[in-house]
Amino acid sequence: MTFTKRQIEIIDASKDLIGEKGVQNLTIKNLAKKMSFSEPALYRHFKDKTQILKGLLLFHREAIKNGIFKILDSDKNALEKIDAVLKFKFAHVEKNPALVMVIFSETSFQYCSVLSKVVRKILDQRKKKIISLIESGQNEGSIRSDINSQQLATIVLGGIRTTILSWKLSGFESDLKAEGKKLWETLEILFKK
Amino acid sequence: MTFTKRQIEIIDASKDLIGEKGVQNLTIKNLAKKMSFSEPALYRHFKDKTQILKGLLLFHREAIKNGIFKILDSDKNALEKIDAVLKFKFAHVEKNPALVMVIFSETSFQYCSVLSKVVRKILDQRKKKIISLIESGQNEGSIRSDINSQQLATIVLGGIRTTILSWKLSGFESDLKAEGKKLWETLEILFKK
DNA sequence: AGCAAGTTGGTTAGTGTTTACTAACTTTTT
DNA sequence: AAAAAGTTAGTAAACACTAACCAACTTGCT
Repeated sequence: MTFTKRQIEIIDASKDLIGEKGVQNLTIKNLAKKMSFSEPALYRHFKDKTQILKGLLLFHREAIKNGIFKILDSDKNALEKIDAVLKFKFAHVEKNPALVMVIFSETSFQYCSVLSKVVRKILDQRKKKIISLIESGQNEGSIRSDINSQQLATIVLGGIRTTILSWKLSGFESDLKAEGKKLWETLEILFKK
Repeated sequence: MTFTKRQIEIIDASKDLIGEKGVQNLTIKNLAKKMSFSEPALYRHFKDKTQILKGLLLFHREAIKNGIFKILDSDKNALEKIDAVLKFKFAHVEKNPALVMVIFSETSFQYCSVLSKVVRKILDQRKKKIISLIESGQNEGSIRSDINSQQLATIVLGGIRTTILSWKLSGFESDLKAEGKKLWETLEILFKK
């Protein structure tokens, strides 16, 4: 999936609108205003509103995917990789606070089968990656093997989610990176053999 | 906060509507249809739609609170209490799948200051309860003390949230209680001294 | 090179639907 | 008699989206 310049501009503006006041703030009217052109102009670039949201999801998945891929491809051990993934994730979210709204939007999109499929796929792939990462850690002996990888993945994903949620509820005031570091230190102690 | 019979009926119908197709399925029209009376009749019982949602949140918080309170007040040790809390929570959610939508609605309600305040308060109190529970476990020696209670609470809450989310994304098909049990077994191993 | 034709990306003006909510009246209960 | 709880009929605003038109490029042909 590739996007034109204008499409990326629109995706960016959408991200900002959602970041300001949630998903329901993303209306064609607001979007046109933010882009400072008329509403029908948007329809030259996206078939409908759903496609804009889909674009937003896919565009950022791509960005995150690339970052994570580099980490997984490095020659660190599994524990170090998990650390790096957490750091990357929290840094990315901190740079794009608006994204948090989208991350937490499983329910908002549920009614729309197109979007809920996309969200589900993203979450699924993420979970699979964490699981395989943990498994390789168990194989190389850096992660305890008395708990299965699926369960440990639940703990990792849950920790990330709760940390980001707290940050959001604090009005983005708390120090996300610092909280992320604390989370990592906890996971490290819990996961080590 | 007390509710009349009719108010509770309306809250219940709202819960069902949200459970079926998400928060945006809760419209005055749908609600009136489900209650089989006219739209204006609703306004005899609630000032506006926001008050209905607020009622929904408060009503179920009360129900959950009472259940949790009994557990906390029992003479089990802290680890056993956490187990009981998880069991209660998952059972309640399984009985009221519609509630999941509301639980995950921090973002949906963000734009509305009345509702976001209520949600924030609920999440905050829940976290505080878990923290104090873990601390008492650390004091009595059943829970490891090398990680602070706040961090362990993040792990517990994250685990619960992720487990429920997976269940939701499976279309409520997976066995939530079984998943909850697995989560508890994991937490028990991780938390024990 | 010059120019007609088509494509791209913008405009104004408007449509039909859905939304939460209200006015005014009637029925039922107390 | 009055209060509580329902009705019909309607409103204004917001919503996603469209029709019809226009200007500026790009393209292909002579």
